[in-house]
Amino acid sequence: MRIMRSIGTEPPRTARGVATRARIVAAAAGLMRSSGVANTSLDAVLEASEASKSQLYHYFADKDDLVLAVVQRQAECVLATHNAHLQRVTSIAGLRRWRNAVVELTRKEKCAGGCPLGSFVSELAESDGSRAALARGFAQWQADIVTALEAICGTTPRPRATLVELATTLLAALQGGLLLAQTTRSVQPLELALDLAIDRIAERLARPSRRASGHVGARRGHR
Amino acid sequence: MRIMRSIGTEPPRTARGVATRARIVAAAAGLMRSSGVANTSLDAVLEASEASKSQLYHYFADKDDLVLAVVQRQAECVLATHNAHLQRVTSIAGLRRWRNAVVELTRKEKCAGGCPLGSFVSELAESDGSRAALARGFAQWQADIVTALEAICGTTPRPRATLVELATTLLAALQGGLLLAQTTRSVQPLELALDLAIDRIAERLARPSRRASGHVGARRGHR
DNA sequence: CCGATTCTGGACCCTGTAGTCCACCCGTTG
DNA sequence: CAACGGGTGGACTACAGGGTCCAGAATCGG
Repeated sequence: MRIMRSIGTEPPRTARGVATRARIVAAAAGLMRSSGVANTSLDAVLEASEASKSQLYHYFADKDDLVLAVVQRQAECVLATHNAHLQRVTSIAGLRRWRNAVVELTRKEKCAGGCPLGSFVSELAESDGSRAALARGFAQWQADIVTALEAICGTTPRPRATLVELATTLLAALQGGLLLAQTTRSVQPLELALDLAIDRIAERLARPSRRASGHVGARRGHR
Repeated sequence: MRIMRSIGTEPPRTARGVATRARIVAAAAGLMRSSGVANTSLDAVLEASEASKSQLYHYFADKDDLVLAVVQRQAECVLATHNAHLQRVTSIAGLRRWRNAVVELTRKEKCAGGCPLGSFVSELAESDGSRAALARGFAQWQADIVTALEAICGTTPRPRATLVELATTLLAALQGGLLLAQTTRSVQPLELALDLAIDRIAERLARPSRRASGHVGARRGHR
């Protein structure tokens, strides 16, 4: 169902229009993050953003369309926040400072909410449009981490593939750590997971580049 | 709202009753896992389980109560599945076989659905009852991993705290890996994350027990 | 075999929600 | 200062979904 979307989402043509659209997306983002997408009614969004139905449907084709905008906004927010730290990272110590900032932020939020992007995954991963948006967000995030790792390498660059892998594991550790932190209401899993990933990064970037740390085979071997 | 729950959930008193209750929970679990809790209507559950409204409300106080039962069931299923592998693990190589099995299973599911337990977290973590159930599930899972690690240690036991930490990181890696696998529709993040955690376990359990692998301080130091 | 009890079928109600529609406001432009 | 078009307010509709109820079937205990 819902075959022809495409048109219907006119972008605002006025400063005021831009403002309302932004207000709506911001309010929706907040509510959806804390209550889940399906549990957030459009009426609630409208009340929180002090807008009206017609305004919402003036800028968005339907709820799915709004959700897409929310995901994109969340991605931008997360990337902006983390980049503020990551861009200044030039050493392992800097990476650990970033770790501490993440942990501290999570603790401040009392481990509620989880990752602003990650918490959307389970609810949206089966609908193609928003899943792609989430994937783009994570890809960009990963790219930002790679940049930080390159800065850490400094004068002795490493194969890009290695850095990409390390960035992936760091991102996975962050997501898994946040997920467990959210359910156990403790930052400890997050701390452990991030430390593990960062320790590995430190090992790999310290000594001359080698693929694996040397153990039994059967890696990457399946089927 | 909804202050007095407690009573209202009579357990079945007949073989037939047990069967229907189980059918309902199983159907609900399947639907909720693939479509999300909020997106699963009771009508859909009833159709899938070939039961009727009155049956559902005969065994469950309300939807929340059903969700709780689903979470518990999922926890049992996951633990049973993984324990079938984990209980036979007595070496790092065994742990890697488990890893391969997990990856293969994920690939077979085309990376959809995510973790049977983890995918409920974002939607339920803010409602106290089900969050506790999820936390119990993860705690048990962690305990099972610790048991496997103890088996790996064999004759030279390690401090339990270390094993618990390692189990936590392994679980975090699994969850984060599955989450990224689900969004990117690729098992690679899962492989990398699990390998990282297992490599670390191999390191720690191979050589005489040391706390950290020796790098700059500022670990576990906050506030 | 009979009464009591558990279980089942499905019609019904009511609230909440996505989405529509139209009349009106207001800034801009000529 | 008109008139045009983007922007706004909110009433209204249609319907899906949670939850209730009761009559009747299956089953159990004696």
